[in-house]
Amino acid sequence: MLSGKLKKIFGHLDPNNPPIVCPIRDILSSVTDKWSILVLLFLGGHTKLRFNQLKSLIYGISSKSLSEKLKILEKDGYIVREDFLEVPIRVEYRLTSLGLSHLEQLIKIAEWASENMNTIIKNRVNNSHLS
Amino acid sequence: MLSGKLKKIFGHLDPNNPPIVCPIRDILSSVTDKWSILVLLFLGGHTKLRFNQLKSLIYGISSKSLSEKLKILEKDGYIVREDFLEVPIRVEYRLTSLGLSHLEQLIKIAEWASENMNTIIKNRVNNSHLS
DNA sequence: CGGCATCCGAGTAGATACTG
DNA sequence: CAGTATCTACTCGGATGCCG
Repeated sequence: MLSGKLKKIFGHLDPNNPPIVCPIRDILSSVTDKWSILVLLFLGGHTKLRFNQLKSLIYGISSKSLSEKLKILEKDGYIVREDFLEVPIRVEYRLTSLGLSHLEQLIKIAEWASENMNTIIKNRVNNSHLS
Repeated sequence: MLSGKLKKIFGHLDPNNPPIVCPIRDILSSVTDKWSILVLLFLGGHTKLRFNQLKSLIYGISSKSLSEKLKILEKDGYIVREDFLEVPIRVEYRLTSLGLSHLEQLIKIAEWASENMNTIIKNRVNNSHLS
């Protein structure tokens, strides 16, 4: 039973008195989409990256989505944007200490996903009657 | 530098040869939305829960969204659904061993979010000129 | 180079009502 | 009780084109 931990996480568990700020809904969920996770992982692996480097590494993302995600991550304080005021433009992104600390969790969860993905793919096939 | 870990996670890092299956995009991202995380956390805290119990705990979710998320989690093998074939209907959800192992990561990340949420809320205020 | 503006279609969320 | 059906509103993502 981890109701103790849950209590610590949520503050309390009474649906009739929901917390003002939920750590999952209001803090975490804005950066747990696939693009944000990939941005953070790749920045962790390269210490600093330019916009188009990120865009290449995260194959499939559009400029629009990338710049939106970068803004959210910057606003929450996971990354910093450095504009070198050069021509042509040069901008670099890097993790903050908050971002680095979050990255530790992300790496563990990514490793977990990597180790278990074959199992999950099999589950999807076996459970294709659902959905 | 954690390019070693990244390589282990992604298989390789060459954007010209993207992996067929990306652990983040294709495995993780379907269960990292706020509702799925909350479902898994609450199931972890209660060992088993009925549909409407979950709905009450996860204040704000609709029946429709909850049943959709439950189906995805069941299909990927994180949870099992047990129908007791009683009248009135009784259905219970519980974590599988895969779900339990995933839960360990989730708890750590939830605790991280809980510890850092005040910092992040402050960041959002200070960076409100962005966005 | 590093974006932003615009448009568009697909998917999602929520409210409400209904059912075995 | 545990959902499904339906409808609407809205967001999101991708594509395209442009700009300093």
